[in-house]
Amino acid sequence: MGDVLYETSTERDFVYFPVSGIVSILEMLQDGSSSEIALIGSEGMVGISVVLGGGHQPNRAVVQSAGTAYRVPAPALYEAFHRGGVLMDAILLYIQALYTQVAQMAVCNRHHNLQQQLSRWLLLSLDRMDTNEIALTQELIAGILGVRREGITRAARVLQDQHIIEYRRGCITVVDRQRLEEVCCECYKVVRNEAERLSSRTRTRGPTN
Amino acid sequence: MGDVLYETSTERDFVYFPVSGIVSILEMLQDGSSSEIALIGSEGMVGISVVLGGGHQPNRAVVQSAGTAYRVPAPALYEAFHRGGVLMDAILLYIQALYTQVAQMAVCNRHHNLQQQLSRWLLLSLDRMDTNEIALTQELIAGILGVRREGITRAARVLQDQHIIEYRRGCITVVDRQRLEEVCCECYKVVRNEAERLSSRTRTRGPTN
DNA sequence: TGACTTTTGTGCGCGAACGCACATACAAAT
DNA sequence: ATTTGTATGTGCGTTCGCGCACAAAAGTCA
Repeated sequence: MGDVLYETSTERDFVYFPVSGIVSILEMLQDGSSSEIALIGSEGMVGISVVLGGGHQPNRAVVQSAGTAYRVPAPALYEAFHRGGVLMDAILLYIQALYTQVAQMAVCNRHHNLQQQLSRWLLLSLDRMDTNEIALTQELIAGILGVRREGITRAARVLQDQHIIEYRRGCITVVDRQRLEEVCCECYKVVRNEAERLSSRTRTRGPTN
Repeated sequence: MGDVLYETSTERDFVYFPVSGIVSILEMLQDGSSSEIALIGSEGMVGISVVLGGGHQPNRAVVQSAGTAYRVPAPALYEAFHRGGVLMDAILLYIQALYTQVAQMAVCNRHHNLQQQLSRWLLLSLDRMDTNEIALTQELIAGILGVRREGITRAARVLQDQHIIEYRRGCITVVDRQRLEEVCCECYKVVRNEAERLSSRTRTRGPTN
């Protein structure tokens, strides 16, 4: 956990297909601050710039929750992608889902408050895990979201007082997921619905269409 | 100007390749507020979901500055893209550039103030125009950026007092572009440099590579 | 058990942007 | 030239998150 898979502007030698765990994509600023722009779990891949052809990207990929992943050498995936067919179609659809996630982050960052954003982040994380426990300190969560630690403390407190989450040092447990969705902004559902819509396209389309 | 090319969640029947003018991609929220997530000019295309395969996207494409564009029927572009070769490579690289732009918007929305964001938006717009005049009211700019009109008024005032821009009703003129870049946050340059890097890859690579 | 480190809690002033109200200024049309 | 509609200026209270300081609690290890 905390491993950096990709550093800003270094070549992507491998592409990762997570089986479990979560990878955070963080956009970095010169002053050291950052914001998460996407969460990637088993539904996706880390390293789209390999198939897009750009070689690298100005962001950082960090393991947020430990897990396993297939690690494919970049040239191999590049070749496979360019042979077309189902793999290419699936990856292209995933890129659209990722794009939607990043776009929604941008609006969410502007219009919604910290508590809503924390809720959104918890839900997106939960969808990519097999437990309802998130083992990160508030300090780390703050770093991921690009806010201060105290802000997370206060937002988490409110959620706990409402019996939606419970937490102790370094671990948040979601105890009422439904209410969490209710207090969350719409951004979570936009991202999730679009991801579902797109992934169902993969399943329902044959290799030639 | 102000024409809506795509509405949220409607099928993309055409793909647009602007020759002049600017198209804004706006992410909409239920309460009617929105944020621009990307600006597209002659360097790009409007309607990536056609090649990515998703059919539509949960956002809106609006003409920000009138101009001309090639309008290609979606199935035709889909076919051409899937034949591979230079066109596919170029579009994939463009998608990466667009992705970078959206990602940077997300960080910028969180960490930078209104004046910096207005500066960034002016610069990104200027790069896609052949004049240094932007013919939009502050009200419209506010709507695009997803902030209040008064905020734009005050930020624009500061820039004018520094003799970086001049404006009158419905028209902003950039008179000192260099200083505008200086007062702007790094986000502009990250987006522009990445776009340049990627587009130079298109030019320097042959059809078989 | 006691000392130490890390994590979380909280108080307070600051600054930025919101939200509203209303004043002023501009430009086109009659 | 006056009217009218639209665009811009500005004042003020509110909210939200930052930034700092420090307190309290929870683990960890000797």
